[in-house]
This record gives sequence, C-alpha cells and structure tokens, in this order.
Amino acid sequence: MAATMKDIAKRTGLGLATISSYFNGGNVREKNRVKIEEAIEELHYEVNEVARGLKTNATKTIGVVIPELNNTFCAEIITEMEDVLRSHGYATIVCDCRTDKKLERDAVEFLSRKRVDGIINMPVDTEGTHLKKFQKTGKPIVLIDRKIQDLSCDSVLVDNEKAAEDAMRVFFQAGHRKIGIIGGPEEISTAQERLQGYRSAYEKQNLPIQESLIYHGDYTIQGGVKGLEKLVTDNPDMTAVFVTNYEMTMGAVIGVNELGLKIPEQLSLIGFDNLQFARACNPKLTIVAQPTPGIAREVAGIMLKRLEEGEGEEKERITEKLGAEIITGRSVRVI
Amino acid sequence: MAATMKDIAKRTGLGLATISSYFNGGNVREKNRVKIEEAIEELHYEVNEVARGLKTNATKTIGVVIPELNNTFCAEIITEMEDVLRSHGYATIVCDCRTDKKLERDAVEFLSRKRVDGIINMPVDTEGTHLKKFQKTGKPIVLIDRKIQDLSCDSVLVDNEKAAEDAMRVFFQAGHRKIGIIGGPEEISTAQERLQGYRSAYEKQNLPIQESLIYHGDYTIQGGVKGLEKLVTDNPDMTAVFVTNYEMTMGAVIGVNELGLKIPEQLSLIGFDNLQFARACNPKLTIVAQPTPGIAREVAGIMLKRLEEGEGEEKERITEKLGAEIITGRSVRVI
DNA sequence: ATGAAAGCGCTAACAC
DNA sequence: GTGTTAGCGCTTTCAT
Repeated sequence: MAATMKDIAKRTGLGLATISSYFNGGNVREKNRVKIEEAIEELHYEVNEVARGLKTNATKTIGVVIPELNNTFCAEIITEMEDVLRSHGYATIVCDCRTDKKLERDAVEFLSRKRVDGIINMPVDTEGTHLKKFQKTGKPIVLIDRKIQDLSCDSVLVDNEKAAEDAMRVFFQAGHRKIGIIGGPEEISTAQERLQGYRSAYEKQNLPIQESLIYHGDYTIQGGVKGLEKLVTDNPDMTAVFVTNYEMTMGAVIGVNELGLKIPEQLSLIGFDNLQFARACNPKLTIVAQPTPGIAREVAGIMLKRLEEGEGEEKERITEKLGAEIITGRSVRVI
Repeated sequence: MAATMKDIAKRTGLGLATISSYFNGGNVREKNRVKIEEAIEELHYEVNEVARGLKTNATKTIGVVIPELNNTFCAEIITEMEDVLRSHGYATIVCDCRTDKKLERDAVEFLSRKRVDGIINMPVDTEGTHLKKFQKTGKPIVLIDRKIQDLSCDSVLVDNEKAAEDAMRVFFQAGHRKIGIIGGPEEISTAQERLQGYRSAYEKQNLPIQESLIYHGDYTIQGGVKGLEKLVTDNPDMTAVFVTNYEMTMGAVIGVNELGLKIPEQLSLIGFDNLQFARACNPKLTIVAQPTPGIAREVAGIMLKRLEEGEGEEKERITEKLGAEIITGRSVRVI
C-alpha cells in the first residue's frame, strides 16, 4: 500500500495537522520541514488526491464533452485547453460522444458522478437538456463554438456569418456568380450561421439564390465527397464551391480528384480550417481559418476564472465572439 | 449540496447498508427497492464516485500519456480506446506531453496522485524512468507503439521493419534505385525500425546504401517539408522518397508542391498513415497504413484484462505485434 | 434482507 | 507552530 500522511506523522513524530499544513503552504518549522521531506522521500509518499477531493469537495478535474475527438478542430482545441488547465493543476477528462445526443447525455452524467469541478462542452444537443441537471450543482459550464439559446452559461463562439460572407466576397470579386455551398447539419448553429452568411452575401449582390446550389452535409469527410459530387452533377454552370468545415473540405478535394476536375480551371474552391492541409493541396487552397488556439485559450481562461470566483452570486454571462481569417491560396480563378 | 446516501436512508427509513447494497447489485426487498428509487428520483441523487474511490481504492479511471494529441495517429487511437474503456465504466484522463520528457514525467506523477487504476503510454522517454515509480504500485501499464527495453510491462506494437521493407519493395519493383527516406527521431524505436526496414531492403537488393538519401526528421509537418527540400537538393538523381509518418508525409507533399515538382513524373512518393489524406492528394498517394483501430482495441483490451485480474502473481507479459498494410495509389512511377 | 458502526486519507476547526 | 479530533460519502464486516 501507498504511504499516507499518518505514516509520515508516525515517522516524524509530528501531528497530522503539521503534515497537512506543510502540503498546503502553511508555516512549518525549518527543522520539521526537513524531517517531513526526508520521510516523504523514504516512504515515496504522494498526496492522495481522491481523499483530498472528498474532503474539499473539489476534484481539480474538468470534464470536456465533444462530438468527435477525431476532428482536427476539436483535437486542436483540446490540446491547447488541456495545456492551460493542467498548468493550473486541473486534469481534464475528455469524452467523445460520437455526435450522438444520447452518448452526450451519458457523458455529462458520467462526469457528474465523477464530481468534476466544471464542464466544457461543444454541444450536439442544441436544446441543452443534457446540461440542465449539472447546472443545478452550481458548477461552471463553458460552451465552445455552439450556443444554446435557453441555457444561461458562458460561451466562446466564432463569427461564422461574417466568416462565410468574407469567403463569398472573395468569389464575387473574382467574378463568380454560380457558387455552391457544402453546408453542415441544419440543426447545428455554426452551420446555420455559415449558411446565413452565404445567403446574405448573395443578397448584398442583389443576386437570386439557387437552392440547387445548397447542399446540407454532415461535417464528415464522406459528406464532403458526396456533397461535391452532387453539386457538380446538379449544376453544370456552377464555377465555385464553398465548403464549411475541415472534414468536408478534405472530402471535397477528394471528390474533385476522383472526378478528375482541375482546380481552379474547372472549379474554384474555398475550404475551411487547417492551414497545413491547404498548403498540401495543389494548388494551395484558399481557406477560412478559425482562431482555434484563441478559442481554446479563451475557454480555458473563462473556466479558470469561474472556478476561482466560486459559486458566488449570479454572475454576468460571458459570450465571447472571435473572428476568422481568410488565408489566400490559388484555388480561386479570376473570371 | 448534492444528496448523499444518508439522505436516502433517512427518506426511506432504511439503513445505509441497504442503500449501498441496492447500488451494488445486492438483494433488496421489492418494496424497499421501490422506495429507494423514489427517493433517488426526488432527491436527484447521484453516486459520488470520489467517495467510492477512496473507500474501494479504485478510481475507475485510466491515465493516458501521449506525445501529441494533435497527431492523427494518437488522436485516432485515443478516440477508439476511450470508447472501449468508457463502455466498461472507465474514464480516461489524457495528458499530452508535447513530446517532452520532463512533461511526460510530470504527467505520470500527476496521474499517480490522482490514483488512476492504470496507465497507457506512448513513451517519449525511451528509458522508461518516468514509469518506474508508478510501476511499484503494482497497477498495470500498457505501452503503445514503442517498446521500452528494461521495463517489464505489456505493449502493443506494429511491425515497423516489415512495413518499411514492404514499401521499399514497391519502389524497387517499379525500377527505382535511388530512394530517399524521411525518417523519425533517432531515439524513437519506431523510427529505428522503419529505418532498419529501409536498410534491409537495400541489402536484400545487394545495393549500396547512400547516407545522403537518409534524412532524420522529427515526425512533424515542418520536419517533412524540410526533409523533402534537403533530400531533393542533395540528391539530384533521387527518383523516389519514402516518408515514415503521417505528419511528415503531409509536410513532404507540401514541399513537393512548393518546389513545383510533379508526382510521380519527377518524384515518386510513398507516405504513411491516413488513407483520407492520401485520397485527397492528386494523384492519390500510395501509403503504408497502420492498423490504428486494431492497436487501440488491443491496448484497451489488455488494460481491461489486467484490471480485472487484479494485482495477482507476476503474469506473463504480453507483447502484441500487428502488421501494417500498403494501400496503393498512383504516386509511384514505373521506370 | 437489513442495521450499526468502523474506517478509507485527507482537511480544517479548535485548543494549546 | 503543532496536536487532537471530527467528518467528507461511501463500502463492508458483523450482528440480527
């Protein structure tokens, strides 16, 4: 069995309180501090965080629930967040719910039983019912990327509508008029906003929107492949396509290759996220790049802030909105 | 405050032992079972896993330490493992150590204080010193992908030497003789094995190995870019390059694009991992594909096995070795 | 089948 | 500054 504080107390002849005080930054006589440190060394003592957690009612652990770890956007955010949180002494338990509402609900309950100190979530269930119960504990919840209307909590978002409008402007300025879009799942707020940006851009040009140019994808690679094939088939006069997340961008590029189309001669393309992938395409892809590390740091920062202010009075909810950036490649032909 | 078992006991008039027994699958009179369930419902009771963990000395949590979450190979493995483990009631705490030995050691200590029931690790420190102390607890350790010589624990590996030889054979059969390799960090066992496969392949052809064709990369995208540039510059007569992990493969493709080279006319390429990326390349890349989901399931399976057999007598150590597969694209020119 | 009580390893209030 | 002690929420003998 692992050594306990009691063992150290016995070994040094000191009381439990002194040992505890030593570990919690209290004042301990120099002589005793040395004795304690010797005992720690010899007994290979390590604080038992489980016992500490039971006593202090804080586990120093944050739960993170995301739709797919296997999605670059999510993975990048988690890497960065985990870094920040761990450097402040917090562990993160990541639950990948496979874009499944049932699993998402299970994950939150699971984390709740584990008594995590807070939950960070990129929600699949747009109603937020899965979080209602946890919220009653008074522990902080921070939402990433997708807002939930009737859930009062902090969130860090991206200005998706503007990002999409910006991308569309690039196409219009290059002379394109028949532009397709591979959108995301209709119930996801980011997808709605990006599609809204597409529509707004057309409206600002006083051009009619053609519904056959709109494809509703599912944010997966395979969805991107299918979307591209369908748009090309249905719209012989289409000259450009805007793809609204990374996985579907990769899928669209696969589709283009497998159909044997030339970018940008036969089809212009603007993708989403992952600058490195954009560079690996030939010609280099023009993309909308989200401020992933910024989102992650913002989320972690808000969580840490909430954690240290405690479950005090009802605080003002924070809704941070970050801007995306267009990174220009050579995948848009000037007509 | 959250409800406790005591509250349920009071509410139902039953004893603590009965409630506990109810939660642990014991026999409870039908009448009481109903009462308990009503109380749970009304009090919104949820088991406190922290308290349970203190008592049972098992946290139902597995620690995972990897070099980079932001690396597809790692991310895919974790997604899959987490799935299996969680379906067996285990949480996973993932620590990304940023390919840093110091951080890796910190991560293991951190997990040890958190009293995780076992550790899964893709090691950066090839000596394994970071695991020595944890191993003394008698809790299971499973290594992924990289073996550590003097650490007696289970590991799941890939037959890297054979994988590399297979890739080289494709080149030789297509008539290539001057083949470059973008290898990994010299101290990492997978990198050594892949390089060994490269050397063996040359030896079997009775051809001399040219050291200028060997580049030691660092398994990053940027490393791949630099490697490709250097190999091309140093070896005007080189006709093919073998890249030994996914990130560097992407980097090599970026390098090829930025140098304006044509694949496979001017340079043949065989990459590593990520079939989807290979499909997104034009022409489609030939790659060595590791059995990622297989590795993940194997690792999770071994961990669960160790967990349930307990800290019994010294068990036979398992070393699983899985095979990789060549997926043929059109990036290798036949000379 | 159920109740009473001890104790897992720690923190914190209190006394000295 | 240090010791004593109660108790966090649970599981687990041991009686009954």
